[in-house]
Amino acid sequence: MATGRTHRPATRSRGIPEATVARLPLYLRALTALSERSVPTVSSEELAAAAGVNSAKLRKDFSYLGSYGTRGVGYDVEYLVYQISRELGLTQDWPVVIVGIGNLGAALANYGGFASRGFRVAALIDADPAMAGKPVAGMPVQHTDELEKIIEDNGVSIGVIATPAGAAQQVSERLIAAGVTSILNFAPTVLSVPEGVDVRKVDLSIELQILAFHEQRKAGEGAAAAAAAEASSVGGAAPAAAVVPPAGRAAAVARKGNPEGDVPAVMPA
Amino acid sequence: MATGRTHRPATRSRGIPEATVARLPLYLRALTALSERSVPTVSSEELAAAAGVNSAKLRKDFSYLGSYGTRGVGYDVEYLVYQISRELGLTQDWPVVIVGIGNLGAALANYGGFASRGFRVAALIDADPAMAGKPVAGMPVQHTDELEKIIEDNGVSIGVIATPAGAAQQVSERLIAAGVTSILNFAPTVLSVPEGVDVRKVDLSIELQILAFHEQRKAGEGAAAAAAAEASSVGGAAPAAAVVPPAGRAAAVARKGNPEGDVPAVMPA
DNA sequence: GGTTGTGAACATATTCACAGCA
DNA sequence: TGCTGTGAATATGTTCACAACC
Repeated sequence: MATGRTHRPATRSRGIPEATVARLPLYLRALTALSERSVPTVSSEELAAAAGVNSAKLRKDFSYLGSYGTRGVGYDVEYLVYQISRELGLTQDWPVVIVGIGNLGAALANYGGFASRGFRVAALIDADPAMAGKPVAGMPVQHTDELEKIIEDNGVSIGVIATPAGAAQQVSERLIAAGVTSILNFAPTVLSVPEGVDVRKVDLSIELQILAFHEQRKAGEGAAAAAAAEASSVGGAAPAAAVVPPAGRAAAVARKGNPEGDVPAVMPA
Repeated sequence: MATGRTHRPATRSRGIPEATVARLPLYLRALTALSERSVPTVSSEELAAAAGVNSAKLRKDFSYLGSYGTRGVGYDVEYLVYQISRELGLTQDWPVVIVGIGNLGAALANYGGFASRGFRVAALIDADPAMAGKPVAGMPVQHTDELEKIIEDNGVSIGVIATPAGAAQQVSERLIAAGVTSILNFAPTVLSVPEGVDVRKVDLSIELQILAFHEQRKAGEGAAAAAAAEASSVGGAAPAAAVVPPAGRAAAVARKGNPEGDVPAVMPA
């Protein structure tokens, strides 16, 4: 997941578990594809496969929404599309603003899936006066000075932040002061926001780091060692990066303990 | 969060819980900032605040890595930076390829945080022959034909897919066949990959939909109704979208049951 | 005194397995 | 017979609260 919630304790929204909410869009996408192929019904098994989850989980998820299936038959595709859309609040459309029209902001503005499903880009906002008026994705970029007015005039409640990290907190404060209550943050910073404001973050480098962690493990496992314990089912000191996969310096430091300094030339700042 | 794992059942990697792994990059970022300000030590309380989590969670997370703190004092910043970097596999650098150099791919190629922390963009690959040779982020785009050669020559094990949805599955297959074992997928599709390959996905529209869900709830709560049960602590039918927030059609359909058709004009396909 | 590290309690999420129904 | 819906079992994650230690 390249995703994550910030603040907001775990409110278990309206009886539907967060984990379920996070999967509803997945189901919706799979159902939409079926709908386009005019498939009338699906079983939990088929739909689960299309969404990349297992069928028990899917059925449990749907059970939180109500009893929308038919035993022995499956789910009516159109009906489910509607129910999930409604549950997600996509039966109305949400104006959003994108703040920070750099490479990423422009990419977001051009992203089709954005507009297609209940969301409408109401404005593109950037702090650079040179950007003002320039068309991006067929829409003129507006200057940050206009931010409050834009939010209010359009009734925007969802803001997307694609600014550099340094600007993000301040932008979020202005958005929130103007009435935004949900933020999708692409800037690599922790935003601190008042209670009642939802923040979700998308962070490239975090995702890559998580992948690197798993890569490292794979490398450590496979190669160069039936040596260390694989027998010790869990818990014992596990093989660190016994062998380095593509090319690079191995880190052969002892784990656990090692209380003394050691601290070798640390990473890129 | 904009993220999510696909496939790979929850392997609880090397004794460190997934949830903890997903937070390590957050801690690392906060620590790096402290390190740059030459702060020598932090308490769990301070660091937790900087990372946007609570201190108990942070201490528990660190306890999986070992005992790297000093009671009554806190954690040595440099030492922790090193330990976490090592744990995440960032003490070596990982060549990555980006496939699909459209708006998003270009944005990723230009993204600084990419290169800065253990990752190196080894190549930009696109299927459009017209793109070939064009410089993006100071690097010539290469044609898809070269994909296998590039992966092998550079020992790439991490691939980033930023192609349209339709191309993603096929690209992932070629990447995997050539030796990639971790994929960061920006295309809005479920990739199906063999066991042993990690996929993480970043999906804009999923994140927005999750935000919309919570927005809808907020709207339904506040306005126009002490009407429905707020007293019924949990479980009972809860207020649906009683009132629509910015502007839009309300969906006043009965929940739970409603076995008969109904299916009104469904969403944008 | 102050802060870590961690068992135990609690909360959430996933999976199993089967009763109930079309 | 086939598939949903769901309790019960299990697994994972979070929080509490305090003993251990500097």
